[in-house]
Amino acid sequence: MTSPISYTTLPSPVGLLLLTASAGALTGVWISGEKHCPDISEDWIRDAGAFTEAAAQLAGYFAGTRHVFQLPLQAAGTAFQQAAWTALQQIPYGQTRTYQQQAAAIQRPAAVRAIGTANGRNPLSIIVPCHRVIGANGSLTGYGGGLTAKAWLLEHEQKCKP
Amino acid sequence: MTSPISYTTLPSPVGLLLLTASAGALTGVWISGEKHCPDISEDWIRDAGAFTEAAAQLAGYFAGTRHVFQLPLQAAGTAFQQAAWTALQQIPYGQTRTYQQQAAAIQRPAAVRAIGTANGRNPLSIIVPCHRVIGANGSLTGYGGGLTAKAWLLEHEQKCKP
DNA sequence: AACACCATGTCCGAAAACGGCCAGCAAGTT
DNA sequence: AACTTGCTGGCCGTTTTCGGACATGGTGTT
Repeated sequence: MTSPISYTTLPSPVGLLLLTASAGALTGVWISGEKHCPDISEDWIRDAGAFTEAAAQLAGYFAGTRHVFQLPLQAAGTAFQQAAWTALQQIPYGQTRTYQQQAAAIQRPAAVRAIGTANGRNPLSIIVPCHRVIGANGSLTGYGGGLTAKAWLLEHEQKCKP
Repeated sequence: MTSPISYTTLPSPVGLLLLTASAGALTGVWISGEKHCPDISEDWIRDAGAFTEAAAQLAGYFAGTRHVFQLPLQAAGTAFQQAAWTALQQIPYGQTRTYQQQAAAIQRPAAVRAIGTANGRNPLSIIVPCHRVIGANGSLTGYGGGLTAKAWLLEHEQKCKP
């Protein structure tokens, strides 16, 4: 028996967001239409009240005032994915890294391509900034939520950089 | 491990000159602001003492007394460029050739245009007289250091011709 | 256990673009 | 008719750009 899953949706400049939480921790943030975005299950409980803090911080991010998220997170994934996502959180607001650099950061310099797929599975869009990773030649290469969204986020951070 | 590069700068009637040398040979003379003039690198060593002879001969040239340079030279370039630059050194002081004639001189009569770009890459301005090559119709056509400089040099040589 | 996916990066060869040109031709001036 | 101007196309080595072929390491699927 696991603890119940609550969810809510939230409009944003990059599209509707789907948020999920469990046991008091945020477990997912997807841009609607995103590649691996789960379908809303019958078992889930719509509960906007459980997301007031997350919603506030996201609002701050989109307003350009908040540059760091401070929330209890709980991302499910393999050991490699955990490592990859942890590395993502080290990338400061407004900066970018290449897949190569991220791979090196977790001591797997050759696992460049695996990093790409791991980032694609990141369940916490925006909060865990997988959008700050781009190709070695400067191209955006890809994003679960669509390249338009990725470009928007990067440009937004550029404009609101401290 | 290559031998270190020393450099110095030198005022002249056509603008500030940048001189470089390596292994006892002059490797570059550029008019400041010239098209392919390299930036001064951190690795280079400023050493005016290494250029006393070159500076003296250049002074003589600008004074109108020296018509031939006698210095150890070392110009880096492709085989074609080497050939082109060697041909340049055959052009006597105070005379001019057309790009066409220069191309013919190295047995590539059709490579007229390539000669133009090769001359543009000549790293030894003034010493290797790429300024003595002009268009078939008598126009100056072009010069890395600016057409004004080219005109000045040609006129200067005309005045001080033996 | 084998296999096919990929939000990559590097390398190498081919193709195209770029010049410090020149001759030929077409119009416009004397 | 001669003499300008201006454009056009071909010339050739170098540089830049582009595209395809690999190697790569986890995942999810068979």
